[in-house]
Amino acid sequence: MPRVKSRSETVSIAQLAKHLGLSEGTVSRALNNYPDIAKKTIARVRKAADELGYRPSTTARRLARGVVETIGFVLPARHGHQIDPFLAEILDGLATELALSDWDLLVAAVPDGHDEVEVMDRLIRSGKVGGFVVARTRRNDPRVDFLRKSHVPFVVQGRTAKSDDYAWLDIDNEKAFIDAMNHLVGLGHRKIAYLGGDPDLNYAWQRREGFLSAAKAHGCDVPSGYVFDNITDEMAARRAVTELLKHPDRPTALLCVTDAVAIGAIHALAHAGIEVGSEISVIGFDGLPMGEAIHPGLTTMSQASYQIGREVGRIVVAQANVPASELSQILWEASLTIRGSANPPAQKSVTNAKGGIS
Amino acid sequence: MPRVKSRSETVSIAQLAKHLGLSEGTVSRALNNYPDIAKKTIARVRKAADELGYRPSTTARRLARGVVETIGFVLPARHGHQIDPFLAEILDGLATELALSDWDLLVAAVPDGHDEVEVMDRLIRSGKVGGFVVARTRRNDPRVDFLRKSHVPFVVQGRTAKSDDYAWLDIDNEKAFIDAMNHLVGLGHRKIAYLGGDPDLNYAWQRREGFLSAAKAHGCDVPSGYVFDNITDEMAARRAVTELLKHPDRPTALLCVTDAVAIGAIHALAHAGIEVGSEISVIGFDGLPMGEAIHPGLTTMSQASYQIGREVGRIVVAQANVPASELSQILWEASLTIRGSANPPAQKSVTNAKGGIS
DNA sequence: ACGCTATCCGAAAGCGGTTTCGGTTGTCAA
DNA sequence: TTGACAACCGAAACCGCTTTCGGATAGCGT
Repeated sequence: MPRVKSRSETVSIAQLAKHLGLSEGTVSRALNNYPDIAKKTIARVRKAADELGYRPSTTARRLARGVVETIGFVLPARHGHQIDPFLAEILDGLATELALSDWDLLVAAVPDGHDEVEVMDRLIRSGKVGGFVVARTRRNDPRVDFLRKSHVPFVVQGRTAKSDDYAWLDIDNEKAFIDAMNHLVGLGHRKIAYLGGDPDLNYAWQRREGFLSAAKAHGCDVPSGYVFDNITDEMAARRAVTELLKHPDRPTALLCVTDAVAIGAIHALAHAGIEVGSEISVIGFDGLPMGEAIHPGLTTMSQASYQIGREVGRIVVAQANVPASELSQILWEASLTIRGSANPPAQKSVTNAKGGIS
Repeated sequence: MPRVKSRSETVSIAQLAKHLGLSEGTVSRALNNYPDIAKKTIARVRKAADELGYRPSTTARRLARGVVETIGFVLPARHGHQIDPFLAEILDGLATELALSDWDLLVAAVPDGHDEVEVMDRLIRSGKVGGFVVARTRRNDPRVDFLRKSHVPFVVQGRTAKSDDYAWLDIDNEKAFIDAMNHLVGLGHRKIAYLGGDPDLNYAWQRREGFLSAAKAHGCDVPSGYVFDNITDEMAARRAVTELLKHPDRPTALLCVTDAVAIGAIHALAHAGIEVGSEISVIGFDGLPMGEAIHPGLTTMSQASYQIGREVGRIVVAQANVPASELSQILWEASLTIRGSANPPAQKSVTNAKGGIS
């Protein structure tokens, strides 16, 4: 265990103090704006400090103060093989916001054979982080349960089934899918199928709820074979579309749990020679830039991932600064972005031509 | 500045030592496998340590040892609005690899009005990181210049124009594009256009070099209007395609600097009613999962971003552990993934039917 | 029984800051 | 003048762990 320190390179408070002819304590208090230091001393210290390029060692400061201005973010174990673009944006926003408050962002992965809670526990016990942000919540999420018991501040992007006693920021997924349904029904659709995700993930659950309750409210029939779960990749989306096309009562619209699923569905439809946006309408959720690029453009419910990241960062820092503060529980709305993939259904005649008698 | 410490929660080495009836020093040495501690003492200490759930405070340990096992990664200032999926994968791999060596990953953003070097400088001076990974290198990159002067270990994903004196891992972009050209020429193409990126970014430069040198080697004509630069988003790709379609000598193939550009081009072509893969072939670079989903599938040069992240992580840690070690300079090859978007050009007759006299 | 190595462990000095607690000054009213 | 009270600053303890150094103990040969 060699000492690798390059202590020469960096200015310590001791050097600064000697340089100024002051004691270390005074210099420290000056830099931290203690009221009992003369204004001009403060100024003098400040000046010397940035002339010498002094930056207090965060390590030492942490040890002395006992606070760690770092929030942890554990990357979800990669079930698939690619990181979700939504997460990447959140991270970006989070890092940006934290930078403004001089907090750091520690990103951790979960090595094989370990689990997320274990990783989080180590991060806390070893004092590497002083707070957490968790995303991609399951309806019933061990990470949240763990953090509830631990005493570090944390904010959840999303919610769990029981979410009254911690801070979170979520998109109103249920309302978003009701809105999407309203839009489809407003366009004249009645036969709407749903391509859902893993219902353990709370957002997928909520979205399905939104779909189902809206269908009920509008009196839309949801025949068996109209609702799919666990559509998590392109291939699954294709299979689902294939089945739907064989359905005796073929839907005129598809509501999809994410843009990725919607895009998969669109490709599958195109592949089957179905014209998207006229023969069948498709709506997604996320607002990925990708949706703008494909043809037809994807009508979707957009959420501002980057902003979500920023807001979550703001909240977690606020909570760390005022530990006993009220818990923020914030619900944001997704907004409908209309592009070419959802339009009124084909005229009755066409519909009749298929199943029709009259 | 209140003390927010939850010092009660966490076991310190003092408590552990008292519990064992040993001195702190002995406990420390036992846990760090010093040879001068009796084997059974070590065992006893170990046992007690994880019974009590003791985790040494990284802060204190860092202060004492003078080393910071954290590597920094500065997110490129977001010129666009979305984070590059390639970066996200690298981060994932990096985090995974670092976790194996018990290193941490600190992700920092660049606040408005600051620049990347400034952020890196602060991270180093304040002792928050002990090494860096930089990605998305420009041909002539101030970050690399800065790190060269600073004395922290760092590894560059990519290279700069002058790259002999630091550690890097790069894809052989030039060779990749030569390979892609060989593939196209092998299929029978002679009229190949190039949709390039920002030539300040070294990979874009290298890829264009590869294209140009291969074109020359094969004796392919590259008429003016065949080479585009600064295609950085879908819109630009569309505009370029539009121009190419009006070109008096319309190309039979498009080589694109990235998959994103290729996908943009494909959509533009589809939109113009051109059948991709028969009328015009398209090749991309990256191997994004997206390329598999579109129709036709995108023929592309794949790079294993996640693996790149891991390897870069391995290198930077190795370098931090053995500061004077040889610099790793590693070149990986991209591999050709053949899908539907590149095929032999339309038969001569068709070609002739257009511009032909005979 | 004695001295002499090995073996093992305790004491103590850091690491670079922060923060409490007093002790000096200078000022001003009595 | 003198005393009291601010206003400022220095001394020193501490945060939790590491590491050097030397002392105590035990085992061994003689």
